[in-house]
Amino acid sequence: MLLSTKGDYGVRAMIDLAKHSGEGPVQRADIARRRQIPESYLDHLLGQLRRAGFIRSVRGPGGGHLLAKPAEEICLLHILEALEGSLAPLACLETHEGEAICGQDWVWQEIYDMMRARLAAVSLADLVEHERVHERDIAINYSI
Amino acid sequence: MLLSTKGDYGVRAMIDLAKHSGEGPVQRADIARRRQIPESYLDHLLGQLRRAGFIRSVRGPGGGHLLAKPAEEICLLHILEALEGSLAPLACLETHEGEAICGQDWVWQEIYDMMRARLAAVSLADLVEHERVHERDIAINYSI
DNA sequence: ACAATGTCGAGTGAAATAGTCATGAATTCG
DNA sequence: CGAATTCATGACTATTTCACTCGACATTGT
Repeated sequence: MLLSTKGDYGVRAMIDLAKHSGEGPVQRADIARRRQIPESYLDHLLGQLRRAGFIRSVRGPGGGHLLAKPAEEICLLHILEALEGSLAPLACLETHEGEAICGQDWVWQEIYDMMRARLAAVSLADLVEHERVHERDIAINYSI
Repeated sequence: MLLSTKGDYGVRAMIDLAKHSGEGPVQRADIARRRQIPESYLDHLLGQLRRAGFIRSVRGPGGGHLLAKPAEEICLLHILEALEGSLAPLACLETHEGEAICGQDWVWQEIYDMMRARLAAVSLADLVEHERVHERDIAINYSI
């Protein structure tokens, strides 16, 4: 598995913040409940996201978390790399050790490049929009 | 990391077998030495590759391992899936659990499809050919 | 027979994963 | 001010996966 729960949960949290942007700070407990993330674990992820500059946090009553930039300016690639570190599918693409003997590195380099390009082209706003469309689909199916 | 050492070592071993096909059985110790794989670990990988039908093995003196099919008919995708199980980059693409709440699954499904298509288009013979060209490059560089 | 080889499963140490928990810091409200 | 609320951080832990090792056994050529 390339992505651990960090990348999964972290992106869920970012989508949640984007969806509620403009409504003031969103609280940890609300994100955790809506996105089914263990609350005490979410703490760590929010910390990473804040240190990476994607969100800012407000303490005290009525506090919570906010996007630090517009959702259009945050891409999936950067969120995931902040949470997971490198997304390289094969060790030798990162370390450049064993490259000479690996034999399949050139194929994976192609795939890695393509993957990063695709992830860079998807913004947080796109993820929110996709979720909205999906919700609409479900509503339509129930109404039939 | 999507690929563990299993996928890396296993493909190295298959390339080695392909490169020495037509020379009789290739011994575990020779593969391990040439491809820098711990010999006792290689055991397990050869076992998996045999059970998956990619190689056959011969016991006794002069024994060793052979490709069970022409290198042109073995693709990288199948080797890797035999060694690693699914290559799904995200848990919900495999299990279909949490799909509804994941939010990024559609992007990764695209990437996964493209990845599998590319891996399916690379044969073991292609990997060997690529290695031969690379060796020639090195030789040329040294000779300059 | 015996030496060379492959086969198989049990076991192991280290690292990563996926959290929990306790304590503390900042802020608001009364 | 003091209490309540919320985030911040680091220490700790359980489980799983990874990357092997090892030993006993099976098969085959000489």
